[in-house]
Amino acid sequence: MDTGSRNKHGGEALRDANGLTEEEFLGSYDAGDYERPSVAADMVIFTVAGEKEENYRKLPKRTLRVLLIRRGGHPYLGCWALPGGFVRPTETADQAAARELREETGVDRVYLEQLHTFSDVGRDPRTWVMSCAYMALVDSRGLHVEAGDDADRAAWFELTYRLQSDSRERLESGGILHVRRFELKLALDKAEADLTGESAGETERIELTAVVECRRTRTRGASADEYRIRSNEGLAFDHAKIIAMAIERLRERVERSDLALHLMPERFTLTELQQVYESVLDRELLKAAFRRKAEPLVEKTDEYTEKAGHRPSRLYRRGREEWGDYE
Amino acid sequence: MDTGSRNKHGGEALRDANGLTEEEFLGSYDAGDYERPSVAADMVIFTVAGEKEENYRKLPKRTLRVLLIRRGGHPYLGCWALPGGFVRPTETADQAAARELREETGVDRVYLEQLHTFSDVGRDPRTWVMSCAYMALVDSRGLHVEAGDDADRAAWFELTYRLQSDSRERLESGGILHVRRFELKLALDKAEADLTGESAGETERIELTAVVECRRTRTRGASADEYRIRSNEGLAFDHAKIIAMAIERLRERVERSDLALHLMPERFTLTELQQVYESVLDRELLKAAFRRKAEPLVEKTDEYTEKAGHRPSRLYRRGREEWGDYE
DNA sequence: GAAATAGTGTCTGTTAGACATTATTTC
DNA sequence: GAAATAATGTCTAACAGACACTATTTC
Repeated sequence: MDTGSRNKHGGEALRDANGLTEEEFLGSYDAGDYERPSVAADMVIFTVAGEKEENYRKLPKRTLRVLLIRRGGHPYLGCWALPGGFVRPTETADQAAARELREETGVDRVYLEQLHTFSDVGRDPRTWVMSCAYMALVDSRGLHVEAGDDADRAAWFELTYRLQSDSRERLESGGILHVRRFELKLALDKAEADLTGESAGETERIELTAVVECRRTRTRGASADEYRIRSNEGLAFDHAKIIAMAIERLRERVERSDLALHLMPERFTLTELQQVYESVLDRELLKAAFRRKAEPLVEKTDEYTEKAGHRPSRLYRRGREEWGDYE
Repeated sequence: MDTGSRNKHGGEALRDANGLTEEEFLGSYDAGDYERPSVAADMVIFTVAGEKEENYRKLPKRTLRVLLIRRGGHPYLGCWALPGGFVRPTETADQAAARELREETGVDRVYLEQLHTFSDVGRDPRTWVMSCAYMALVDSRGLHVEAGDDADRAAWFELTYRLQSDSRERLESGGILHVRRFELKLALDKAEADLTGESAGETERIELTAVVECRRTRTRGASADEYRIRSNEGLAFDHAKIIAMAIERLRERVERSDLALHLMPERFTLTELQQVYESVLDRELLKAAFRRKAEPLVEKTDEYTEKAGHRPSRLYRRGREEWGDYE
């Protein structure tokens, strides 16, 4: 928006080494023959959804999900990819991301955060394309998926992301190389295909698996993290890497702030909120401790769940006066 | 590097809606006529340096500094800008950043982290340019500055970044708008101009001031942060915003990890380390608590400072077996 | 009354903040 | 011995982990 007022050092127009004023310079400026990349805004859209109620009176399980789109064209034809599209000259990357999100899911009012820009050489076999990746959180009822032009099908995949191995190695140079390998699994049950619009007969369950390696080098002065895809089945481009970084960011945010509230509907119980935390962090939390921590982030209502087969639970809403005091 | 193996679903070549295999498709692919942005890698290079010893036996003060380059051409002729350059098609943005850093400071082994990609429309008056911004930490002796082609002078500016106002407002829609305004000050004492190579007679002290506003909107479902430059004297482009985000990131990292060690030389005392923390965080810390927290991050040596006018101080080094256990 | 979840109480060990005290060196 | 910094000790309040216990509804 506001790119700041430029400082002209008073009224006199400054002249550069060629004797040009800024106006003259800009008038004669030639955008040049440097090669330029395309920049796409790709979105990792998270939600947490409950499976259909199981036995009798138990609570439904909740799982973290990500929206993927099956590619209908080359390259990676038939693979699954993150929704996204190219940034246009008249918009910011943020705006492009918001636009894509609206087009893809119809959802508008969500949490949106820029993640990282991916620029590996050759990451798109067509041409030079960078991806400015975003993470979005939508609440469990924003599931109306509308496939766009580049895709013939969109679906919410259940996600698990789990540490597979962890090793440290002393380098000759004196530093330490810390390698962690994560398994990323994305699963789609066709039973729930009603979410996607069509529901024709296809494979019962689609499972995509990738292994992403995070290599952290720390030597005397230098320090760098590098992500590598070690194996990848069914995910397009470097999207396994993008999804991996997105989950890591999400987990960080959920642990340190009240961000998880963006995954909740209008009214929810503390147990539901705890389930969301657990599904994002992929570990169990102690009830008492969780409630102590969560209570200051939410606002009590006087409503309760009903007819649940057990004691009713108080409903809460996001909010609190102090909303915004996270971090 | 490794963009992942593509899944071809067995030996048969898949054909798209036009009947093309992937190979045929890529052969005929036309990079297209979409307009593309240039992408620059811009660097916020931090260091902490001590001023010359003052009175008699006191310790020198340490201040956080940033490397800026005075622009020798339009636009923003005469203003100060972050070092940076365009990303080339044969390299990643990370590599471009490392290359620029090497060219600009000669330093190679440093901490480098991608910050954010800035893409405001019109942020560069010449043409469509996005900036993929990086933060780098160099230790206090990596001060050999070598100005590049686009610049006639580089210098380390002392930096302060301080909250100026903080207000919350209830929106009609029910959400909350939280506006924090920060004052960014960058100061260069010409007395220390020996750092910059030349040392001709110019103004004694250069001071750049900008005010950056962080607007955090949180409504029912949506949530977004937006940075705006409210005023700006002497900084080129939207670099005030980039620097502001860099300091905020740096402070976060310093508080939550051992990142500050990258700002330290080979050997240092705990008091020096504390000064670095204090200059980055812009607040004083209690000695006892600081030492408790810092000790597990560093490694004792048997060396001590000498002839300091007071009790000698033990020297430490970065390291520890567990290096890498931050976060 | 059985099953299931809701919600609270309490013990313990760790940690951060605050402040006080002792120890060493140089000039 | 004065000035300055180095280094450690201790009290307290807050908090997270762990576990146990009570409460309430539906079938």
